[in-house]
Amino acid sequence: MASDTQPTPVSAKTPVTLREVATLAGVSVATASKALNGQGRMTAETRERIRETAQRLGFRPNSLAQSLLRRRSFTVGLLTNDTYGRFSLPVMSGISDALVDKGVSVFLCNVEDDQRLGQLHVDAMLDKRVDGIIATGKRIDRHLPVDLANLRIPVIYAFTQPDPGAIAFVSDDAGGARLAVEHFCRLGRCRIAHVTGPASFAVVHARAQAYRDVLTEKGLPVMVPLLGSWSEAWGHEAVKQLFDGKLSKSGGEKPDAVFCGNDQIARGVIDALRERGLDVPDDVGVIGFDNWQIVAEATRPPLTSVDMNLAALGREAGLTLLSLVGGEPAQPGIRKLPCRLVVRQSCGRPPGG
Amino acid sequence: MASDTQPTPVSAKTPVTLREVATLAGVSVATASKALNGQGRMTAETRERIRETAQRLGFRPNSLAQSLLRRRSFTVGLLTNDTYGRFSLPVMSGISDALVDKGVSVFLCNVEDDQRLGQLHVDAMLDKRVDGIIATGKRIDRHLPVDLANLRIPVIYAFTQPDPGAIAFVSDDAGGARLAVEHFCRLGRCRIAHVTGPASFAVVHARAQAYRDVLTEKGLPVMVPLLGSWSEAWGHEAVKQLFDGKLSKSGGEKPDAVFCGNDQIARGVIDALRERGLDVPDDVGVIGFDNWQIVAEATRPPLTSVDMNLAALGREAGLTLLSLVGGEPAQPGIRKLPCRLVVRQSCGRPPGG
DNA sequence: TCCTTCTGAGAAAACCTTTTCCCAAACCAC
DNA sequence: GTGGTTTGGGAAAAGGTTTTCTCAGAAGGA
Repeated sequence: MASDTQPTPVSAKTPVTLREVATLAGVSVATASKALNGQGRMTAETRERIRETAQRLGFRPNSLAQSLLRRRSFTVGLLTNDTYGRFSLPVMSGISDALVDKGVSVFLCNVEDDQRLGQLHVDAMLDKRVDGIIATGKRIDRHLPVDLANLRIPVIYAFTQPDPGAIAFVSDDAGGARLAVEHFCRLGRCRIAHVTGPASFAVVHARAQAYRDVLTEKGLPVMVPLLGSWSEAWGHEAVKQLFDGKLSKSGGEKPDAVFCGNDQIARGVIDALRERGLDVPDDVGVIGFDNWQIVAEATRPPLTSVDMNLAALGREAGLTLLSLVGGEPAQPGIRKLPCRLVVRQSCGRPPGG
Repeated sequence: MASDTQPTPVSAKTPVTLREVATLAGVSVATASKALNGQGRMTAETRERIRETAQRLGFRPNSLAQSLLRRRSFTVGLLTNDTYGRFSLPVMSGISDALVDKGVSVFLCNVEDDQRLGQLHVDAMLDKRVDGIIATGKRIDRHLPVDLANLRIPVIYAFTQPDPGAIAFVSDDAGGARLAVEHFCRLGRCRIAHVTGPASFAVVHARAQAYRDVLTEKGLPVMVPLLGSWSEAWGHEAVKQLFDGKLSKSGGEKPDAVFCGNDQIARGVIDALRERGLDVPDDVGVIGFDNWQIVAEATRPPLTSVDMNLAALGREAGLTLLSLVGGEPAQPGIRKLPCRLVVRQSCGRPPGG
């Protein structure tokens, strides 16, 4: 039993409609609608009576009916192929953050890498009259297995390969790499190696080029980036290659810093260095990429890493989609969002510090 | 330009309506509707003509209109507080798998641990007339910050604390623990330790009790479970406690197996054992929990771990929700779904094998 | 008193589909 | 030819809301 000091919203089996509110308030549905939406003209008394009645009955307008009429469903679709994604999940989270306050709900569709599944989801969303679609994925240089090119609703790409002429948000990988390498330089490291993933990833080249650029600008020696897999095991193997003198003839030229293409490689590198008796960060500094918190904080010492700000990226994507839905124009093109360096202990401190 | 050997679905600015199809086919909307839905009676020729017209125009019925009429939106809400969740993500994936083929789309709502946000999302979903709601989370013994008790639509709980009298699916943690400990027994290990998370987690007690039960049944010595945090660091620390003789007086009584409460602890344990010169699995076997693939496969050797089958759990939850929506009755209560042991190399092989 | 101008509120159309009921024509048997 | 049945298809209501148009009555001015 509800206390009767409070208005008790009747928990009816079936939702309260505007018609019921109108009847109880002794007005027409038209007037009721206008009263609740602050439209139309009526005495303050009438408006208040209707409001009160609606409140008492716990009236909430049926979104389906509204959407049908307004041709706007306050719903967007989020397409991804990153099922267990540590990349697309922060993106999603950012999107959701940006939209929930505006009353927009998000359909999450995992399309794996399956064309049929993709079409199924897109059709379902179109049928449900989503206001727009955001496509996201697990890497920046692969297209989702769906064709979003000629939809009649706005589409935004976030952390996935866009269609030409579309609007996309991606991380600035080159900028992120610069952040890491420049940080090493500032700390006085001068023999900086780069251990990263397979050549099939565009980001590998972007980051490696930035690595080379920074070192060249500073007049420091450029070592050839070691390409492998995105795994701890490759981190171990790379340390072997770097420190077993196969690459550098003279013993003195071993690296004093390693910039890694992701946090798992960095983890492998750190473990391998420790096993060789090399101290991190005193002998060798290490910086990772992705700032995958659970990995970065578990390494010993905790890993300095480049964060791609994926949540912010998602937020931007969400807001931009909304403005597009609202009819505002937007320049097509790829917008690169800056990364940031999260400094922990694996990179060392400045000489004076 | 589309080839003209194929029917070219006109990419109109505005969606094609049934009325347009009807007009073009020279019939009424009623007849058109019946033709496309296989209802009503008409000549085969008429039906075919209408179908063809619809096909040619690329007609797809407006889900909003259908939902409004049918009082069924083919939409469900998924509530979670596991933003970066490695638990709720597999669950979601299972749910989505189960529902996509039935044309059901899923609203993903991350409510963090915020009541206001939770209410916001629930209200939005209710307004949008979802057919049902699934609640999931990051742990089994915490309730989401929302009240789903007296909704007028079905609610299912999956991997989160249910309201009393509700339907819930959770993992059988005790069963999973048994799997691990019994596996050790089968391999001939007889001094099995248990290193797990904090006492504030219900699963810690469930698994510890199962651990004790199995050992008691087998007549093996029960060591007091070591409770700590869910971290690698605790794995290291626990090895120190186990092998520095503080617990067992005689040197011979050191464990030959460690059953860990999650994979991160197991990772820490394995690393710590190796650093002590103990071989895994020859000297000490290790089994983890969660089967978090990216961790389990990166440990050296790869980690045997208990998998909670979360995707299957999600699938069950999705299917059950659907049958509830369809009006079929279901027993309230908590259903525990079995775990499975994923054997890799950290636990050793049978003596004869 | 008559005409105009507000004012408050209702009727109805619109959004799009489904479904029930109904009707006219055709067909059949007698 | 008549009464009954089948057949093919349409009209209209329903679902819940918003918005435009309309209208009756009151107020104001002459």
